[in-house]
Amino acid sequence: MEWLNYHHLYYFWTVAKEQSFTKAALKLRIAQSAVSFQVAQLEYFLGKKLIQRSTSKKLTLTEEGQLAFNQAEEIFRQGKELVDGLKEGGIQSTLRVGAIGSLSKNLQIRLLRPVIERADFEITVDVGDAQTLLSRLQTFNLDAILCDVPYPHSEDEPLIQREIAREPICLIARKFKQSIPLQVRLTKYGIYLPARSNPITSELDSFLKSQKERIMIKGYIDDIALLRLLAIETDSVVAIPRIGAARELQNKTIVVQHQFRSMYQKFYLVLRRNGSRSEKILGLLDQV
Amino acid sequence: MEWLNYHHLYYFWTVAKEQSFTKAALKLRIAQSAVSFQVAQLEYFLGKKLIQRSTSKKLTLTEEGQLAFNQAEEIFRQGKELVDGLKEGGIQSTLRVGAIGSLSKNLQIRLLRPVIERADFEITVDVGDAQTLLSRLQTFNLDAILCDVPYPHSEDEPLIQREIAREPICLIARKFKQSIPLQVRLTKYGIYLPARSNPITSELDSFLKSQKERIMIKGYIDDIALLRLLAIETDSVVAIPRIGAARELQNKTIVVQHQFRSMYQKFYLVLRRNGSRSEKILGLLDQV
DNA sequence: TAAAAATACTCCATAGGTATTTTAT
DNA sequence: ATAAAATACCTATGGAGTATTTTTA
Repeated sequence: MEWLNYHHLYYFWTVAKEQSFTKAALKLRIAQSAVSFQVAQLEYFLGKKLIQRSTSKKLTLTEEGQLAFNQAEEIFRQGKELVDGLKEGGIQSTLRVGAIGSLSKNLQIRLLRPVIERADFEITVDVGDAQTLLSRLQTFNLDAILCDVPYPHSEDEPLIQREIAREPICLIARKFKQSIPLQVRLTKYGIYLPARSNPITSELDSFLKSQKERIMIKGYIDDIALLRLLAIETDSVVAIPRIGAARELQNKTIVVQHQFRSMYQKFYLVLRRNGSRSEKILGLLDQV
Repeated sequence: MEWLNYHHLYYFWTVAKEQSFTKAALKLRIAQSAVSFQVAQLEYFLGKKLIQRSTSKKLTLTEEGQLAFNQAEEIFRQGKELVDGLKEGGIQSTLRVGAIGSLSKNLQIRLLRPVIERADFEITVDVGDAQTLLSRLQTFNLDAILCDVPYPHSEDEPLIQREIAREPICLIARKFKQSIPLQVRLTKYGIYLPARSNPITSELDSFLKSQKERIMIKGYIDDIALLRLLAIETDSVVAIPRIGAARELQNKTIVVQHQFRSMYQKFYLVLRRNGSRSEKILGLLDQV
């Protein structure tokens, strides 16, 4: 035998959970002797005792047993998920979303709230760069990608892109004791803008250049969370999609100095075009 | 049959990797017919075709096959890790560290650098609160916890605590064109301090009160990364362990205004006291 | 037509059952 | 004394082998 026998591991795992060979046998609907023997086989294979046997007392796991148990938990959780996801009529219980790093965690949660609130499955969010996330989406390792720039689109690619949110761009700033006009603030304290790669930024740039006064651009920040923080902690003005600082705007730590009428930060969801899973995902994300 | 047959899954996984039933059979050292039949069994159990068969061309996975393959990868990676970790003479290839949230990611990396640099195993770092991390340590779900406050210690507890780093507390601030004396800066721009729960903070508090001038405490921040950011982005002084802003001190974006001679931020590693794994871990972390 | 996968049939190793013994409280 | 796990021994099913057929590029 060269590799781990997962049936043996399954029996061990059940024994550990049931704290008894007999109960485990009952649950597995096989004879107690079988459980006893197969677990012994596993221990022999690994060369380590996993269970501290005891007749009347509750049995305990050895150190190695604990380690094995933790990993077995993970293995059989994964196995269950695999079956749930594929068996006729079943629904994958986990929705795996990827998000590019520049989106704040808060923002991700807010965008996905309608889905998160459904209690019948879990969501995982992995952060990474566009390149990696796209290839993971294509190999079914992710179900969707959340991003703030449109994905370069080609017809033959089996991916579709949906705009899921359109947030007005605001110029926000920390509240002062006595309010200052935006113009003064911009010239005196400058402004932080989103990353240059964001189409919004070039729009903002030309807007700022059209102003009479010379405005100091303090930096281009590729991270909405950081932009929000800068608005809270510095006196500068910050250009940010409204949702990115929703809480602070609510409790008035930060005030909107200007809201553009026709300048929006758009958020996109990239999905696979074909396949039954894609259809399920689309159904789920319809509410987003 | 009520639950997933992991042997079938293993064969399927091998076929997918080898892109061929025949090659898979060769690798598994069993007959081709067996592989074919067992994979068919799996497909029957799941009620879904997983592999798009083809004779001369390379075979492809169906959508469901892709999903199953991804999870199989994870399952067998875990299985291998389990065996590697337990088999006689083997070493667990992953060191699982927990870190309380207030430590910055950078800081964690710096503290663990001697271990990270060893190429023979991986490190995972999970962030969480002290409560959760401690219970995970006790059930062998983590190998060590990294924290910045001493863990309330009791003799019978099977945990030990080691001080792994002792970093001088500095008062740092953004570099100004013309340098300002610390006193002036403190009174004019105030100071940010670490969280109140940190023993350092009360020391600092009394130090600040002993000063002649009235000093404005701008906030208590339970996050070293955030403290670092505040030093970069505001004019205030920030009290921080030296290591927490090492890079900025290096490139002189930030300067040390004052370094206490006998005030240290201590960092601790909490470990299990007994067991062979604990000994291995201790050996590994000796360099830290 | 040739290479690869599926099918038919056979066989046996290992999982599982029954009965009993050992162990610890 | 009793409840739980281990052991001995037997049985049978599911997994693996050989030979052959089917498929498709």
